[in-house]
Amino acid sequence: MLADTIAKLIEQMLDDAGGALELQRNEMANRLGCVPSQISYVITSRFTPEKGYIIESRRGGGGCIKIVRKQMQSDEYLMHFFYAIGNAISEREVLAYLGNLFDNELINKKSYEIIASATSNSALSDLSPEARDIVRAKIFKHTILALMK
Amino acid sequence: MLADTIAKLIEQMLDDAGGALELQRNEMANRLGCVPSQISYVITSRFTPEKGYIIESRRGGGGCIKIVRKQMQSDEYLMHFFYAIGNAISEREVLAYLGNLFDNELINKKSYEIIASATSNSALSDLSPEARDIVRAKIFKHTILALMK
DNA sequence: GCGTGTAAGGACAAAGAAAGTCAAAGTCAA
DNA sequence: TTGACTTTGACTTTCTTTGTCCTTACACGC
Repeated sequence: MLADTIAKLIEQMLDDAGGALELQRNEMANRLGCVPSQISYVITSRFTPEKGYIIESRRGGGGCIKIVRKQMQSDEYLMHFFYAIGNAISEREVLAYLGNLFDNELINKKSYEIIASATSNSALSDLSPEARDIVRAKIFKHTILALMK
Repeated sequence: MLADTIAKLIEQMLDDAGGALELQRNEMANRLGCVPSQISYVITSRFTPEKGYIIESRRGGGGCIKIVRKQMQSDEYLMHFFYAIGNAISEREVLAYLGNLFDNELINKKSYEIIASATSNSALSDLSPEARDIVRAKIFKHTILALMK
């Protein structure tokens, strides 16, 4: 399958490059004889943060896509948290999780404060209480992934 | 890419000159073999006030462009940002602000990553684009306050 | 002083070069 | 046959490059 071929190729290139690489979408699509959005598809479906990849990109002339593979170790604990969070979470629950992370020295006080404020009811006060918990869950998950970078 | 080359050159010159420099647009364009407006483009797109630069210029004979890298006291600086943020802000603007904070060593890489993810479009993808910018502004403001704790 | 020419930089628009988004259609296995 | 995953292509957004015309400053001759 095309997607698999592309994914394998990227893995290979990551190996060769030692875990980080920049590629040009159009150029690669051209080389493989497929449409550019196929490359995007593979990246968004196979090289996700959950699977341990960080993706950055830039548009315009000379644009490119950067893929970085990150090591999983103490990150596994964070991953555990990540999966424990449902798709909605209250302010109180977030604080409980954060307290746990802090106690286990996985985050410092500053990170604690930042995440706590970003996910506070006060920060999300424009949203309805239900929407708030859903958005909060998503933000919290994203910050946990950021901790692993 | 041309723009990157020019930006790097200017950075370098700023370093050498200790944070402030005057350059001549035509002369520089000539030296680099590009059109003068390319220099303008780089300056307006990369050396913005948001990123912590002050730009002044003078036309006419012997005219020049002055670029100054500014630095401030931490809390004052953070407050400045806090007030600069309106009640809606794009992902790109947040990243520009954060880059500035990072460059001025007011936040570390980890804080940068956490705030960037908490305010990313990806984290706020459940909201409409308009709502996104409003909620993002609020979250960003809250995290900035958290930084001052 | 007062025009006028020349030497700057500014503003802006058009064209070009990437990547992103999204929806429709295809495939394939349970 | 339904649902998840793939493939494709049209359209959008972002960033870059180039060029043309506008504005400002100054110097020089009258």
